[in-house]
Amino acid sequence: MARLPSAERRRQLTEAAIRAMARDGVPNTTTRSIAAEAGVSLSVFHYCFDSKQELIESVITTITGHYVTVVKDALRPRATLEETVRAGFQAYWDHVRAHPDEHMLTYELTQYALRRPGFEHLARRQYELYAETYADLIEQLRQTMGLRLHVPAPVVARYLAAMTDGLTLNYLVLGDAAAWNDILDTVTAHMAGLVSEP
Amino acid sequence: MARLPSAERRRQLTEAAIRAMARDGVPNTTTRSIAAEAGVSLSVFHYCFDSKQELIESVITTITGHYVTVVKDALRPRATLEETVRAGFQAYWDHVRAHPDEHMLTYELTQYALRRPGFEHLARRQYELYAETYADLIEQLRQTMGLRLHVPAPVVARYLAAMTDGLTLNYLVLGDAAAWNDILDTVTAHMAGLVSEP
DNA sequence: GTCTATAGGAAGATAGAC
DNA sequence: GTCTATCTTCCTATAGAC
Repeated sequence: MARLPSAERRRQLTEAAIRAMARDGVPNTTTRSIAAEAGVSLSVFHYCFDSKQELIESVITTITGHYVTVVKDALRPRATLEETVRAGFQAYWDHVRAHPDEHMLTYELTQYALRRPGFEHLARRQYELYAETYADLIEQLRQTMGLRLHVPAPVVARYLAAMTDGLTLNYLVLGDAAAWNDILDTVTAHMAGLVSEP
Repeated sequence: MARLPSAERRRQLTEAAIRAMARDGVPNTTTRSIAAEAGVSLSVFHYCFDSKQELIESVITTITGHYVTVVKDALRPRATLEETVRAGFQAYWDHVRAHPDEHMLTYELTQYALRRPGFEHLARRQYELYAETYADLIEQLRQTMGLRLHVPAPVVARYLAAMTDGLTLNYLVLGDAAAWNDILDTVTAHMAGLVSEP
């Protein structure tokens, strides 16, 4: 095996862990399976990370970063307010459908963190970032389109984040039932109503 | 130890497992800890259940039953439509605040089931029941209060279920931030808008 | 139906050669 | 920095006495 600097190996192992966990689930992913996925021996794993928990910390921060980037890109401002909401939600939704396992993983990691003493802050940070991402979008719309809210922006941001989260989980569990397109239409119209003037 | 019929022991062990899992998390709960929580030896566990998976199947169906009962009671019809939505959501929310660990457990069990081959149907059934619970409420309101929807009832039901689910998870992760009451007010108003005539 | 004792295996982490 | 081999611990599940 090539001899790489530790930082690079850590990156490789983190990405391998994300693939393995998305495929097999967090509890089923062992340090051995991660090392195998990365194509290195178990000892290399422990050379780069003191413990499995240290790796998982790296996984959570990395995947949360991925996720926020995806959402930020999907929800970028467009020509009109309605178009922003409709196209943004559609783009986000296309990503969920294309990568369901990765999205499932974000939920698993949240719960892993909440159940591991000393890791709760990682779960909280994850959900704070979701809300902040929506808050940024709202602020952009406020400035560029003169959006006015009848509810404080942080309230709307957290609500939209929670709603998106719930819809995503619902889809991941129940799958693409016949009614799903109707639900998305309803949600989109609903969201548009929430961020536009009454 | 008293000699009890198997069915009764199974009930005791299932309840003990729910307590242990709500306290320690699903992956941290072992057959040993469940037996200890129930006050019996490990062999009694394996006398009543062939395997840990068989117990978890019992846990999922039991806790989903609990949960649906809670939601159904919270969301029962009241004098007016607005009161039904407001009081119903408030009652549900009081339960979440009073028993956060149990609610957290429902999410963990969903993911456990989705990751265990042959158990996916338990997760789906869980979420189908959530949607059915809302559908029943809508049907009741339609009959007793002449409610009319501008969107098909199953669509609204699934949407409300997903929204409640997302808000609950958001609360469980981020806790009772100062803004939470405002969010609930927004949600309540929003829900009322969704089920009333335009 | 319940117990003590243990088989059998898999996981996280380490030792020491190269 | 990477490897093979191993230690230690903890789990699920079973055997067999009472």
